[in-house]
Amino acid sequence: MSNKPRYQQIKSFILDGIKQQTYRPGGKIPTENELAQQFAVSRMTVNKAIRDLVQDNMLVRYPGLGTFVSDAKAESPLADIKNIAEEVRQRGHDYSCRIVKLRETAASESVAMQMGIPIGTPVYRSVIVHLENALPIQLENRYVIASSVPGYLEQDFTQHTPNEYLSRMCPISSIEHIVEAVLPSEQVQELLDIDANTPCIQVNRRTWSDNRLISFASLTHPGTRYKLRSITTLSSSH
Amino acid sequence: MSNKPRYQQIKSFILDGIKQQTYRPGGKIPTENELAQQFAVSRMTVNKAIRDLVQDNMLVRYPGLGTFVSDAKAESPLADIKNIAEEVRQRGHDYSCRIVKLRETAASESVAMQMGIPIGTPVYRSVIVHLENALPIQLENRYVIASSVPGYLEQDFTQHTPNEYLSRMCPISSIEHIVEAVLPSEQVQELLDIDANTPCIQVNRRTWSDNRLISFASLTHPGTRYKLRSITTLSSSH
DNA sequence: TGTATGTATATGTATATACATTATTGGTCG
DNA sequence: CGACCAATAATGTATATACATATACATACA
Repeated sequence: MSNKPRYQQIKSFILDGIKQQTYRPGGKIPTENELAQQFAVSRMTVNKAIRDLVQDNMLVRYPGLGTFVSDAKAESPLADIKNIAEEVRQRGHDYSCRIVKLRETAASESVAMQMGIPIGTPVYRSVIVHLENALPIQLENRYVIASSVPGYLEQDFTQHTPNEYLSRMCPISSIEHIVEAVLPSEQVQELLDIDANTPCIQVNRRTWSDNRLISFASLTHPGTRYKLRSITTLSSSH
Repeated sequence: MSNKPRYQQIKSFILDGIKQQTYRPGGKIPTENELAQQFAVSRMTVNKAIRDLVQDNMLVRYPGLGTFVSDAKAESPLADIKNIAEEVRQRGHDYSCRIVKLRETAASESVAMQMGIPIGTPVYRSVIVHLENALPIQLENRYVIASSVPGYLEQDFTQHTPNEYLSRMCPISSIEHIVEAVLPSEQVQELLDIDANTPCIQVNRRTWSDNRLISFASLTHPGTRYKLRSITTLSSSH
């Protein structure tokens, strides 16, 4: 069957070593020659594997010295809105949430289109209002592919946010954000306790794990109460 | 001197071609063999250059077909609003802009606070409306530290956007975005040709170069006409 | 006419080899 | 003892070559 190319195997070997803490951040991994011998491949093949990982920021190399595991630093832009519970608590405020809806359903046409799945596919849907000091700050309307996350409905989302749970279950490989400004529908007005003229930021977020779409979430914030902040520090070169 | 390695030269050649629009998004670039011949190097050297660019998401390859320029939105989070002129043109639409204000002034209290400078510091202020097919899509209200960018007022911003100019003059090291939803003031309503009930996304952006704050810009988009899109791909492959 | 097959093209992976560059280390000589 | 130099170790770049794989296109055959 699909025998992965050898340089991929070597990448996996190194990544495993990092994950298992065999190779620790800042620590040295074997030299190209050692790995070449271990795997019985040419040095160039090992070089390819390591080059890839360097470009992915997993490793750092110093000529004459060796190859070292990067000090991880997560780097995720828009991480600020990743865990709203944490963020609220960091402000020293009280976090709580109200679960409005949590059940299995079949993908409607619009949901199916957004998620790129056939209409009628089983999905889990959760609607949650997040509160800061008992004041609503975010409405989370989420759809999750049922087959990808079987245990979703059994979670206690007052303890851990859906996002937290999903991140733990399926390591996220890619995130898309589409930000728009909207006026709240009647239902949203009620849930967020705002009036019809309060502009809202709506963040539509799709997350992929291992290149499969896992979840589509629409996060609505009253514009007057909540601001998105992201700082990007550019790494590179010229 | 520092003769760059040849594969770097080839990377630059391709990147230039993309920047100059010689190679367009979706378009094909020369094959490995052609480039190898042009540069009088082995195919493997070209391969290395192209592999790098593929990993940087600049190119896509299909075996048997060729190598193509990605149409992917330049990765950099919120890059979408980096060069609005380019973005509009890439949609195949007509870009134009109207310069509402362009002059030197002294930092007011609120501006000074935003920028962390003493009140009264000389700053340049520009107010520009960006149009797509003659329809206003963004109002740019910008303050620039005068001493850092002396030539600012002399620029012809109908040719190059302020952001473009600033990026060229002082390489940007860090960007902060704060996104909020607002309802437009009367003046904004007029400039963007929208009514009082159109919610707007307002992006407040501060940019640093070499750890010195260079510019503060407030970008207002009608929420119904303009959406911010950002895709974040977390490296880790596996 | 439609299908199968082959061929040219282009990328994907792997190897052996060579030499350059950078940092460490140890040793020699003044 | 210290300064310089050589050897060594490790990565960085470049090449020629080989074979594998995927696609498109043309050609031959039923």
